[in-house]
Amino acid sequence: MSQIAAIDGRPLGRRAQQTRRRLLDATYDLLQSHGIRDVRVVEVARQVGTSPATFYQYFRDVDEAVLVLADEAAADVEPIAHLLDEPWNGKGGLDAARALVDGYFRFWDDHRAVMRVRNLAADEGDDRFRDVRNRTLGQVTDRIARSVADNQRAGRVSPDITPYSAAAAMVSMLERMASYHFDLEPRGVTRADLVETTARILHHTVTGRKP
Amino acid sequence: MSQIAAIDGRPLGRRAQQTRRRLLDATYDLLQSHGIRDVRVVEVARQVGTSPATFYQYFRDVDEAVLVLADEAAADVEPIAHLLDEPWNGKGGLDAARALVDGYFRFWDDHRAVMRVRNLAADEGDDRFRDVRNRTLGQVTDRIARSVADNQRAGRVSPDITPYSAAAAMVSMLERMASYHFDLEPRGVTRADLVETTARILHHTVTGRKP
DNA sequence: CCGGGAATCTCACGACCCGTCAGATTATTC
DNA sequence: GAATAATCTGACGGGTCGTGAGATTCCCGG
Repeated sequence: MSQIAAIDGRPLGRRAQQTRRRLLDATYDLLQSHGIRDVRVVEVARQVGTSPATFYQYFRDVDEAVLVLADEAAADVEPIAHLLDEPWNGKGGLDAARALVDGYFRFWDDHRAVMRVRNLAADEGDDRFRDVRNRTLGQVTDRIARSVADNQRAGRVSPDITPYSAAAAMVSMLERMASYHFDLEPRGVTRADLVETTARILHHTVTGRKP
Repeated sequence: MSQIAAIDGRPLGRRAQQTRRRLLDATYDLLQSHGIRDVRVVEVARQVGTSPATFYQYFRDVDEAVLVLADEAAADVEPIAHLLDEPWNGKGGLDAARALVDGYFRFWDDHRAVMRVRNLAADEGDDRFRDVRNRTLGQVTDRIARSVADNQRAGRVSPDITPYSAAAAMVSMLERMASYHFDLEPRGVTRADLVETTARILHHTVTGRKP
């Protein structure tokens, strides 16, 4: 993955690594304040106190910088995904579902601007972004699919459901809710309600149980 | 809504309306082939065989043209939303859910590129796009919320669920699944599976029944 | 502590798109 | 078919893009 090297392949010394990191951070900042379409290489450079030409030493374009940020973000999903490693039996199951939903919301709160670009680019067919998305979401999707399959074998989940499809549906729900809960909240729903309800839907879809 | 007028407010004659329509269609086409970030006003104009200055007579920028397209697309959701007007009892309920999911997928297949921009812009805080999204999704969300509330009163849906949150979760699931099913299909899930599974999750969340 | 080679940064440039006029072209009216 | 209104466009200043050649900074051996 993001092997630390300049665009021409040369490995980076200490100074260069610092510059690259500052460029990444500036990209992140500008992404949050302006939308992706208004992030200018010139301004990223300006913010770092360097010149555009420097930017192009490390990244082919703005997207490539965002790709690195998306790749870094993927790591933050790991602890969330591990909430699915234990079966969701009994009372603890619903708690785990709540923690997962809440964790997912937090993850998006931290990486919202980057995730948006990742999803846009992936949806528009950019394979680099598809890969990083698959790698990120896969951590959750695969585990949900496995749990659904387990519960299906135990007769709790309908055999007419496809485990992987259900997992994709749940991740879709999570992603979109996490992405847009702050558009809902001003309209009279609290975050707590959103988390609780989403967690219950998730819990039931995965386990087939009523808590 | 999209009152047909030029940027300076003057109403449009026949020729002007044609030009505007051709510009909208060209915008739609370019949106599909290139991503939003590569849609150049120059090229929209070129495709219509006119000059950039003409484009700016009708739209302040590319976004505004896409906004009109998103507004037009909203109408196509109406028949889908009406599938929620009858309560989802018995066997017909699951069929209605299937039709809704399938309809939603088709809707996205027709308007994918426009919907992507709508969601991006809305997520990035653009109020015009938020409005059109709320107007579009609201048709479905409000009806789902009402159904959930009905079934909740009848004791089939847990009182710990907030109807509006559940509706938002279901619409989120639908949107994202519709938006990215074609990224899943190459990975070994058929569209039929996705529709069936999504429909069952939707059906259960709305009605609280096992079909 | 200093010179020299490697690493890193920047200046300056041609190409292109943006958005806006004033003026040219086309349609409509009488 | 002439006058008037509606519509379109040429041309321009201002900005970003991405690049290569050259300037600057770093760092090591002596």
